[in-house]
Amino acid sequence: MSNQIRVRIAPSPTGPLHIGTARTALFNWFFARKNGGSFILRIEDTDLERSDSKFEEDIKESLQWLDLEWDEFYKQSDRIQIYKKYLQKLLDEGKAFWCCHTKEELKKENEEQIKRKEAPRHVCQHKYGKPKIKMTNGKNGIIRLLVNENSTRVIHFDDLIRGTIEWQERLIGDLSLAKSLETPLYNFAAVVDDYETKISHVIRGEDHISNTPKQILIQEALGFNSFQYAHLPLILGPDRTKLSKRHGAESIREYKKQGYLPETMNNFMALLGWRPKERNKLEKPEDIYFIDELVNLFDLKNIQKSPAVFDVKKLNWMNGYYIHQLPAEQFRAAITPFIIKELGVSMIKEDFLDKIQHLMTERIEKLSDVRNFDYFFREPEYDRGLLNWKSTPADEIKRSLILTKEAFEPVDWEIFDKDYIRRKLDDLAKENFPGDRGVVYWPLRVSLTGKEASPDPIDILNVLDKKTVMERLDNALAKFKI
RNA sequence: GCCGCCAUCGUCUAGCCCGGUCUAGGACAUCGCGUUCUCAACGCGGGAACACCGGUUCAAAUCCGGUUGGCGGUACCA
Repeated sequence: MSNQIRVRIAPSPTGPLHIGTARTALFNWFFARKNGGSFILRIEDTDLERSDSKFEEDIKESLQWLDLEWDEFYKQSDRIQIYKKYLQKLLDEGKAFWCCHTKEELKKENEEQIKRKEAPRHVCQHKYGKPKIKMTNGKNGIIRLLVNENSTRVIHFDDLIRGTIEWQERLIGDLSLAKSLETPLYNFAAVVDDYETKISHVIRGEDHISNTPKQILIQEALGFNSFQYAHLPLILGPDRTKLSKRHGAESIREYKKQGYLPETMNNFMALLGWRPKERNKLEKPEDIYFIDELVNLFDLKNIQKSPAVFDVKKLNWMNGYYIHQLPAEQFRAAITPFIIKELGVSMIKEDFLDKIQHLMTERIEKLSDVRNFDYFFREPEYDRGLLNWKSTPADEIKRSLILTKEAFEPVDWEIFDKDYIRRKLDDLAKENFPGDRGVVYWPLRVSLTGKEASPDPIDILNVLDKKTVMERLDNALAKFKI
């Protein structure tokens, strides 16, 4: 089964799952699912200092939240013996060697090269013979790959997105492989794992292009066949630099926390640097693609080469769309934690949620925006002045409120008829405040919501009970007493 | 500095491979109009881009070269 498609996502657990890593995961997942291959999760925790298992958990949870299930799981810290074996082999064959230059020496070499306008690289003298300094199992040095600094070879590889990429071998220098036999470094561990786990395609961020020639050299030294490469364009912030914390949210968990839906994230991330050849089904807005469509339409060939700026406005629009489309059951499940958190309300009746669902979803972009709908759950607080409608005098506003209240007195809320109520209110306005229904509707809306912006007051009357409505009108009236 | 990658509306992009069908299409955003008690939703409409300079050609957004610009890498991080 050597033709089997096998791809991987290899995050290091040094922080929560980054949006860029998630997008790389998504594309790998698309590629695997589309081609009947396997999607592998590999935790790259060779840097013990910076790695933390709590981030490993976050990565897994975030991936699961996005519904990107992996087929196999590996963790580099479990595989030290495997790397050690290959490291020893390279050492025995004389393809790798111990370098015991100090960091200061390396830094000095580097600075001098820059001064001479040369490419910075470490050309280690220790490869020409045993280092003079005695070492006890690498404590004083690191293992490097022997690379010909005078080579005229041009290393090239075919990138599935960018075509042929070329690199001068002599510019690479004796690259580092491991700090010791038990502590491999990134490039080495990645090559060994990709080979051992039979990865067919390495699909990763553009920031890895410069690692590729190094990894090719390591593969050759080890006698491995190379892989297919595809380097994805980076995601940039609004200032066109690599997306990071100072641009706001950068991890999947933060987007989840703010009330973005996983389907929004997947749809949006998919369109960052890629676009399906075919349009979606006509019933949906342009750019809305369901996950299955994305998988079917996915093709490495039409991935963009240039980086993409992350546009939160479009993300918000898309999330609003998905929230609006949520079936009642899913909406209840999604919104409830946000109501509890944002409004401190814990007793939420399901049928009540169903009634206000579309009232809210039409004006929500993120689930956390429910904080603007407190009036559905409790008495609103507002200033008297908000009841004013244009230049209508205060006593007219008061009269409008009284008339409205009187109009509601005989109404049986059990058989609430929106058309009937609207007619009643319209008539009331026509009789008492001809030419401007706002004198009736505005104060009523404010009494009910305490907000300048809200859904149609009739719709709100429809979901509140009569007692609550009357109380809120009384509260509004009370503001005129002083 | 060095190496590499890239370059269409403010943003994501279609078109580029196989030059004419492109007075460059769509989406988000923006502006205006309609609806309207407010907001939203919805409907209609407007403005908005081929980085620059050369070359090839009857013809270039599309092909070639250069310039400029952006981004990434340049670790005993991944």
